[in-house]
Amino acid sequence: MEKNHTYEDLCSNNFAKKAIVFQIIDLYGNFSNVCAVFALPNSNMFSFIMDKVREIDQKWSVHEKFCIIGSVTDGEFEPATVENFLNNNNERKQWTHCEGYIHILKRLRNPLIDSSHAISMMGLIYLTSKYDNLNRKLRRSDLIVKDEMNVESCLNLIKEDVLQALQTIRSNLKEEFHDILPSVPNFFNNFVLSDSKNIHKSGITDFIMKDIDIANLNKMTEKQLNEYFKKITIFRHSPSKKNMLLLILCIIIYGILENSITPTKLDIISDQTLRGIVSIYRMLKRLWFHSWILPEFPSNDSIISHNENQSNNCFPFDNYENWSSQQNSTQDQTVDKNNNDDDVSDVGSDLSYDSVDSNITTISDELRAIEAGQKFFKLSDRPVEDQKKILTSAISSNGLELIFSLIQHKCNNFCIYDLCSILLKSHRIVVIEHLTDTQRLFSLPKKSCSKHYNRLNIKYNGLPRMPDNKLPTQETINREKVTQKIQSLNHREKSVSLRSNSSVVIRTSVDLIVETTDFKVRSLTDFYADNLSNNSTIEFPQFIRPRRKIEKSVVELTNISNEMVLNGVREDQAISRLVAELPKKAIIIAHNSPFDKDAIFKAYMYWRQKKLLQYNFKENRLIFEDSLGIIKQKLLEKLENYKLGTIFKTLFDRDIVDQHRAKSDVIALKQILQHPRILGNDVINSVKRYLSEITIKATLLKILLFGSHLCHSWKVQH
DNA sequence: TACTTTGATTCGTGACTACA
DNA sequence: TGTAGTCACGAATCAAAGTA
Repeated sequence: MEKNHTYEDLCSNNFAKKAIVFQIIDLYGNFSNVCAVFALPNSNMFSFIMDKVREIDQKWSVHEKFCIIGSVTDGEFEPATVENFLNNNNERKQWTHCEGYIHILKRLRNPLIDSSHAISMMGLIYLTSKYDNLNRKLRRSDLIVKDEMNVESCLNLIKEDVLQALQTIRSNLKEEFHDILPSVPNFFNNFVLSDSKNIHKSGITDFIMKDIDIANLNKMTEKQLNEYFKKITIFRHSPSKKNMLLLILCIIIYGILENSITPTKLDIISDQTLRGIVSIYRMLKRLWFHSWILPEFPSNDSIISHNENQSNNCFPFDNYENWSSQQNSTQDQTVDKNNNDDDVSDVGSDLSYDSVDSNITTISDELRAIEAGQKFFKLSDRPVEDQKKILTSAISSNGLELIFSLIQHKCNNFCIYDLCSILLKSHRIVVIEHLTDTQRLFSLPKKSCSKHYNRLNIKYNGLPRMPDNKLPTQETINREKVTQKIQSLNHREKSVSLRSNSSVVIRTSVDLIVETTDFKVRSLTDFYADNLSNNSTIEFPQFIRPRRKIEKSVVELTNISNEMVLNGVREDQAISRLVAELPKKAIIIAHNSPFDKDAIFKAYMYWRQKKLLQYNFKENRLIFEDSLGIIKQKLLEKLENYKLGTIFKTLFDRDIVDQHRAKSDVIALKQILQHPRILGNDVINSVKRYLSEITIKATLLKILLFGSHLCHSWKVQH
């Protein structure tokens, strides 16, 4: 027998290319011992598989009742090939290949919910065999894996706390699962998934099929690849009749929906997420009708206190009205607080809108409305085709996956079970009809919402910002006027930024760098700014004394130690001077400028709260532009990375002297920006022109989206 | 004609990468 | 260690093109 490969072997880039999972299932159906191995090496795949099969055989051979019934993958290779191989080698007479359950569920979701068939395990199998998409032409994505989310979802499902929680569920409604539940951990203990990074980085699968020209795949363009794949057809088998994974998933969902856990406040969830929940609910309701899994919708008298640890057979949907009203008042306070802020947060930020809460509802309300037929549809009232259409659009994307991904994004160290209980008990939902792209204001928020909200130019205050009735329609946009306006701006060659509601003409460019204590607090230790328009500078004779200690790693990186800054200028004084001396309207250029901007404003806000600042930023209109982006776009050659040091070295063939000192870095950046290989000699005008281009483009986009009323807020100064 | 397939578009995502 | 920006891509959707 060949060498036994380790997990690490299999994950290494030059070895494992795909995951393959064997299920070994007890023939008597006890499911008490399930073993899974994996890995699809890029060479001699089948001999490897057979090694593993033999290994498993040896391990379990004492139990005659065990046999290997097949494999589970995400569908990359032709199962018949495996089957033929096994049969030809007289190793196995029967082999069932199926896709991983996540993939199955993905494909099954809509048919499952839409189906008029009774839903049972057999029903599922029937559906999978009928579903056309299981037999289709090969797609490029079948070969090039982009399945991190799926892998992550699997990993979330096998968390121990999920399984432990599941075992605590007892109900006479699901007697038939009680024999299975205790064995679930055994199953998962032996279930190995390949590491997503290694799968991801493996690139094109070393596909063992005679008619695929593997050697040339890497050389093909995307277009050629697509053409090539069109010629190849793959066929997939239906899932195993004893698809444990699917079964367990359903058990998990059942557990999620049945049990209650102390509510915890989470952020609002989106329409997409709601639809995910609804899709699960619908699925379960159907399953319930067919006595397979038996959730119940709560009656009015089943209201329970969310402080009590309940374990009954009702959905605890009704117990958070109080919570909801409490949150309303809390929310209002938060909004007020935000509104009282001065306009520092507007500097460099985008448009903001009033919040609206007229369409806030709860999961409970939503589900009741669905139950009552007020939402979506009533089965009996509409023709089948209508039902299908409505359901498909209502469920929208990634219903189930959304729930899984919520775990990752919303909760650290959370299991699905906890999470969904909380979702059901303590969420408010902002329902935004999933209709058009312009109306879709936000979607699944991450644990930290700021990224998503910033992306979508939404000022986060806990609620969506644009009421539907205020959203301009396409008809309200006077394209001609907009075009004329932009042309006139271009003609004047002004650098106009519309990043805040009132636009400004920027006549000054400043190149600045800050050094800070760490990534989190970002207290200043060193500052230097060079006004590129008049060659004046802002610098301090010593370091700045930060409001916290410099982290060890930062000391090592910058060679600025805590001793060195001890006698420096106080940070509040430094900030006061910055505010006073920085131009009121300027383009600030810095390398990875969000960092510098954040550090300055963090310090500003800190000392403003302490009331130790003589000046404030209220009148300033500072637009931070990132030299990183400019250089990346304008540099003639591609670099391995775009760190300041790397760029400098590339252009000048030497290191920056005293790198990580603010003055040195600013001078270096200035030299870089003036280098002919990037922009030409006239850095200020070039940058201005560049900025002008991108802000105009961004502005046009916004106007097209939000309507011509923006034109009125343009106050171009001459 | 009735259907299936294809292409374009948009959103949301993870990975990656800058900064101290 | 936190944050924000870019990139590529999957899924959903719809309309146009293709096909029996």
